[in-house]
This record gives sequence, C-alpha cells and structure tokens, in this order.
Amino acid sequence: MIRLTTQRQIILEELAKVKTHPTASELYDMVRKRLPRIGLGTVYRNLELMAENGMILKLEVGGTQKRFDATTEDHYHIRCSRCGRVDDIDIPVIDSLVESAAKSTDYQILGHHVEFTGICPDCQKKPKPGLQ
Amino acid sequence: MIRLTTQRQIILEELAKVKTHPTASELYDMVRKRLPRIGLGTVYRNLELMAENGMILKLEVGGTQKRFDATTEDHYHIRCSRCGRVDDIDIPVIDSLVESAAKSTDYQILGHHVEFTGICPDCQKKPKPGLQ
DNA sequence: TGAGATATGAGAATGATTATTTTATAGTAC
DNA sequence: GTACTATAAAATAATCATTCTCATATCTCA
Repeated sequence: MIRLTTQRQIILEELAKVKTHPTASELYDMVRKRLPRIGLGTVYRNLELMAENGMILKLEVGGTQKRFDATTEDHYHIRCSRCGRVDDIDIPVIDSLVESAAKSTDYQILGHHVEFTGICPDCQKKPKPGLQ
Repeated sequence: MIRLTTQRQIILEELAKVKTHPTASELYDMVRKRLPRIGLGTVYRNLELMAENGMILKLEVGGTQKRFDATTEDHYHIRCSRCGRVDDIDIPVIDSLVESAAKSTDYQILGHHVEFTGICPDCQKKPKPGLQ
C-alpha cells in the first residue's frame, strides 16, 4: 500500500466528508483551506494514485471533469445536467445486467455503471437560466 | 430544422457509416478524406448543433472525449477500457430503473444510461501492453 | 442583384489534466 | 544522530480536447 503522507490523508478526509462527488479542483479548494501551500498537481497525482490502489473510486461519468468518490462499494449515480453535480442513487446494483450483456457482445465484460441524469434540488429552485 | 450544408451532410453520412461511436477528431479524419479543407471547429460545431436538434446523439460516456452516435433511439453502450472504443449493447432498455431511482432522490430525473466496461475483441488479441 | 443572415476555415483561447524539474521530506544503514 | 537514498511535493511547463473569435464565403429571397 502507499505511504499516507499528510497531503494524502487530508485529501482523503476531505473527500470522505462530502456526499457529492467533487472534481479534482473542487477538492483542491477544500484541501487548500487546511494546507494552503498544496499544489493542484499534488491533488491530481494523489487522487490518481489512491484510485489505482483501490482506496477511492474515480468516477467515469459524463461531463467534462472526472469526479472522485470515497465509497468504493459498487453503486449508481445521478448527475445534474445543469450544474454537473453528482450524487449517489441508493437502488440495488443489478448484477444480472452483466450476464445478459455478455450474451450480446464479443467484449470481455469487466463491469457496468448506471448513471441517471436529472435536475438537482438546488437547480430546481433557480429560475432556469441558460444551461451551465 | 437546420440547413443541411455539404459539410453537415457528409459528417452525418460518415457517422452513420460506422457502428462504433467516433470522437470528434476521429470523425474529422473520416470527413477530411472527402472534404480535405474542412476545419476541426466545423466538425465540433455541427456535431453539437445536430445533437441539439435530435439528429444524432452525443454520448456522455466515460473517458476523456465525447463520442457521437447516428442512432438516436435509447440504447446502452460498452466501452473498452484499453482503447476507449465504444460499441452498442443490444439488451432491452429498463425503463423501470428511472421509477425506482425517483423514489430515492430529490432530483427531477430526466433519463438514464447504462455503460458497460470491458476489453474489446481487438484489444483481447493484443499482448496486453501497458494501458493506453 | 444585393442586403442580411448564416456557415465556414483558420487559428487563438480556454479548461482540464499530465508531465517535468527542482526542492523538500521521510526512511534506512551505519 | 548523520549521511545516503528513495519518495513526494511544489512549481511550472506541456498537452489534449473543446470552444470561441473573426474575417471571408455562401445562402436566401425580396
């Protein structure tokens, strides 16, 4: 396992603190409140490294930025199509999907993910500006 | 509906020609064989425009690049985790997923997408180099 | 035909991410 | 505890995908 430096520990703590799934730069802003001299590159490098080591999850969701998740158990997500925010959806994971997909493809299937899109509570309250 | 310029028509034709779902720059390379002076910006601009008009689908899948699909009916995809290639998966769309998700979120749900990950036939044949 | 609207091509600008280089810090052997 | 080595961090440059800007070209239709 990798060494738990101060920077890594604080990145991990800040990620675990929130239920939404922040981007690297959102996390950078959060971590900087506690470690003002940390570099954005350090945040990227360590998120990548921790994802490789199974300590966190790198979400391959739609949108322009990657997002990270301190919960590594398999679960589904919903993404706000206005602001890009991502939350968990608490419905059972359907393992049988992989089996039925396997019958209709020559790929060697590794996993699956369900992503819902919608409008988050915050954006519903706002007067519907042009899409962000 | 939007005007069907030469550029738009050829982009559409080239997109319809392939079953995988190309990125903007892959499409640019394909289109350039027929229209050597077309600009990459034109490809991006028109893909975006045609997606807005429901003529094609912009796939919000994982990976670093957006991908496009000439088939606008709802269906699921599989992405190769080595080369990024995306293909269709021919299993029935589960509309009830949206209903069960609606019970566990405050989002206003607009839709859903299932994305499988795996190794495509081509990459299975290759001697497993470092991830691409 | 010609005015106004719309689209294109070329290239600059932006935003996210990754790579590189230098400096600092931690771990280890003596 | 000091010197040596490995690893990580900070700063910054480079890259990649995408969007924007603007001058020119092409349509549309009165």
